[in-house]
Amino acid sequence: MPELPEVETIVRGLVPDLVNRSIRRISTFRPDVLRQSKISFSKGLKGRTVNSVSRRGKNIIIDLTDDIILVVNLGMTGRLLLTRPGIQTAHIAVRFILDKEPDLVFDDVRRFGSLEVLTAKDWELRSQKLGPEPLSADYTNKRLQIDLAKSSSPIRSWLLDQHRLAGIGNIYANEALHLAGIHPRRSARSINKIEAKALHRAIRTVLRSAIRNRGTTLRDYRDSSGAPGKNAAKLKIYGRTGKSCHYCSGEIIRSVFGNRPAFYCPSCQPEPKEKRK
DNA sequence: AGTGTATCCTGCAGGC
DNA sequence: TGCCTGCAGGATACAC
Repeated sequence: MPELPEVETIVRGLVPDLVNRSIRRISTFRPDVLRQSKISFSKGLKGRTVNSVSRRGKNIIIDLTDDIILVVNLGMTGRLLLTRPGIQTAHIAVRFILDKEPDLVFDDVRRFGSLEVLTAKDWELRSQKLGPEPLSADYTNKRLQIDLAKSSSPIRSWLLDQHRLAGIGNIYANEALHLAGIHPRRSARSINKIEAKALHRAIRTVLRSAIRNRGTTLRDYRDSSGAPGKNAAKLKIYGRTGKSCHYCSGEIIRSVFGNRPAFYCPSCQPEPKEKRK
């Protein structure tokens, strides 16, 4: 569910209530979301204080004292919520009791999300394996162009691969390709310099705009206070099968590959010419 | 090496 | 009404 803009929104919401808080106690109701034993998870966190909360790709990074890092990946339906009165928490997997209210809760219906305690060093190694941050100042269209040239995979699959570029999921991959006028099945290396530049710009435009709208709520996504995002109404291609394209009024097509649906406008995003394989 | 497929899990929408 | 099938913002273990 949550992609870069949703995770960014959650992180910004967590900062004021988590920084300088210390973890008193942890209740684990669904140990299968932990990437280690309940014991070592609790032991790693208990008594430690939060230095900072940040984002890397789709991961929430909670930096604690003694060089300990809690890495949260929300999967499809995960939520990280500050439990103020009235908040909906139907599927609590883990509750963190802090030295001051509110508590922090990890809630996840499908439990594809994960929580993991790492040393700062191990997190550093992990982080190095992720691709660049698409919104960072030093992520240039040249870099995108060079990286695309190395791969024959379909561009939509390329964009979803967190080891190539961090933070993009199926919604924003489809939105960016539509905005850039590139068909989702085009091979990455078939994308020329001009197109790479358009795609670079489209990725950044789509992500920034979604952050401004506090993320896309199709069904499950909520920010740290339990509020939905406002970006769903702004989507121009994702999930709009059979509807008309915002740019040309052509009919939007849905096509599945890589086990995920792709959405595109056949006239704005022409079929790949080259028949590879 | 690099790519595509199947799988984890639950809830909900739509068809019959 | 109710059962059944398909589908979902992700990540990863496999097979080829």
